[in-house]
Amino acid sequence: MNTISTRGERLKKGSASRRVQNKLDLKRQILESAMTLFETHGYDGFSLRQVAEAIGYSPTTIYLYFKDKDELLFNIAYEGFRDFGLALQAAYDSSSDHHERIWRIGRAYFDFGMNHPVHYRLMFMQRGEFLAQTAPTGYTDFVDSFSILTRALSEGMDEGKIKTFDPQMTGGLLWASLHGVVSLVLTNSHLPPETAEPLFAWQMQILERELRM
Amino acid sequence: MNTISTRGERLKKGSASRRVQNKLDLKRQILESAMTLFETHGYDGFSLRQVAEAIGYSPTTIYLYFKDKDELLFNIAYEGFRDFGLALQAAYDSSSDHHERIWRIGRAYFDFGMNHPVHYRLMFMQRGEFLAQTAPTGYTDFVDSFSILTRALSEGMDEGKIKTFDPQMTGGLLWASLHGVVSLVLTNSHLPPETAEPLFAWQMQILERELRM
DNA sequence: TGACAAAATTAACAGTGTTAAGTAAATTGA
DNA sequence: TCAATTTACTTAACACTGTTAATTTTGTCA
Repeated sequence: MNTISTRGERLKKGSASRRVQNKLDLKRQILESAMTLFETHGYDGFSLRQVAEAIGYSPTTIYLYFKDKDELLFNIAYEGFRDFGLALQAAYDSSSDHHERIWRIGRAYFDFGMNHPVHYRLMFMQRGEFLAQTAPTGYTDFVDSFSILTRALSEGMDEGKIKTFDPQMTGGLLWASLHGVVSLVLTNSHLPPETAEPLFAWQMQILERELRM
Repeated sequence: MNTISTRGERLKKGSASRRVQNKLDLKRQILESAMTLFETHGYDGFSLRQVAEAIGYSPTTIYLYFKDKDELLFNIAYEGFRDFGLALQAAYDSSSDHHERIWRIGRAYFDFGMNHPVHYRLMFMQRGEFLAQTAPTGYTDFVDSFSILTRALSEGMDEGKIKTFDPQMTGGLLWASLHGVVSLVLTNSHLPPETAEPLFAWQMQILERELRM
């Protein structure tokens, strides 16, 4: 009976995990479909019923996987925060020179905004409060993008390569400067898109001068 | 009959203008009510039916005065653009020293954002494209706020008080820097509100250093 | 007063997020 | 293998939303 019970348990566990897997698959499918719909229709034109239509389920099915529309939106945003954090981390890792490092983080920030305007708008302009929200279930390895910035700064300060200021404050200054350029370009008023790059370069140059000892 | 026809015409004209006046009054009343509702409920929670309820008219009445919800929203935003433009113009007029002038424009920008966060969000974060739209009927004396900035800059450059750059570009830099600080503070993530003022001051100081000859 | 024009309303449509009740399918234990 | 039960999903409904067309009320003129 040892073998029987073992086989039974194995079956039990197997089907149970298959169940969970299916659930995760559909949850992922919803999220995936929601993201593409969100990217094409934008914040205002995004609806749950469209998502349901796209995946071939009834609208209420979504509620079995997400508490409400806002939680789904948050998960969409979170995918962005994840990629954003990874991009900034990669920039951090790509150099050991402190100034070059900060330059590359700035570049990664700018590029993310230019390449993912719809996501950027959601994350930092329309629903900026999402950034302060705790990670949804299933995401463990989130890198806080702001921390990458402040770490790069305080390390540079500790090693005497960067002028000493309050790292939080300095991080805020950098963040604000980059966000200003990106969001102004995305908002698209008065600023032709070809001025984005030189404006970014200028801003970075000014910041570098401010921070260099 | 001269007098009679004259009196008749006068009556006619009088009642006609009274009619127009009433129309304008109601339009203004709708806009006024819409603004307070918008300020309290925010962009997402703002609805035409609420406005109708507040002014004691049926929802469809609004459509006699505004083409659709978006036009009403634009008018709400436009009231903001007007006040914003006036504040910047006043800042411009308040000093003849070029650097002081730019400093005060920056201060006016910052203060507007801090004092009218809901309006600021609508104007520059949620519906930034409104800025490029032409003025609604009834508004003639609109001052383009961006022009005030570029004028202050190019005048300073012409008189040799400000380092010579492309005024449009320099205006963009200033605008972006200010917008970055204000919108980051409004978005409220990672940045405690009491850091707004020092962050603004730092940003302005950096810009001043960049522009001073 | 009666004809006409303007102003406002009612009714309706298509769409939204969301909840509660009901159905079908998969899984379990005997 | 078969009934019991949990899980997955759907249908129906509610309370909203913006918006249009048809209709009624109101005001103004001869």
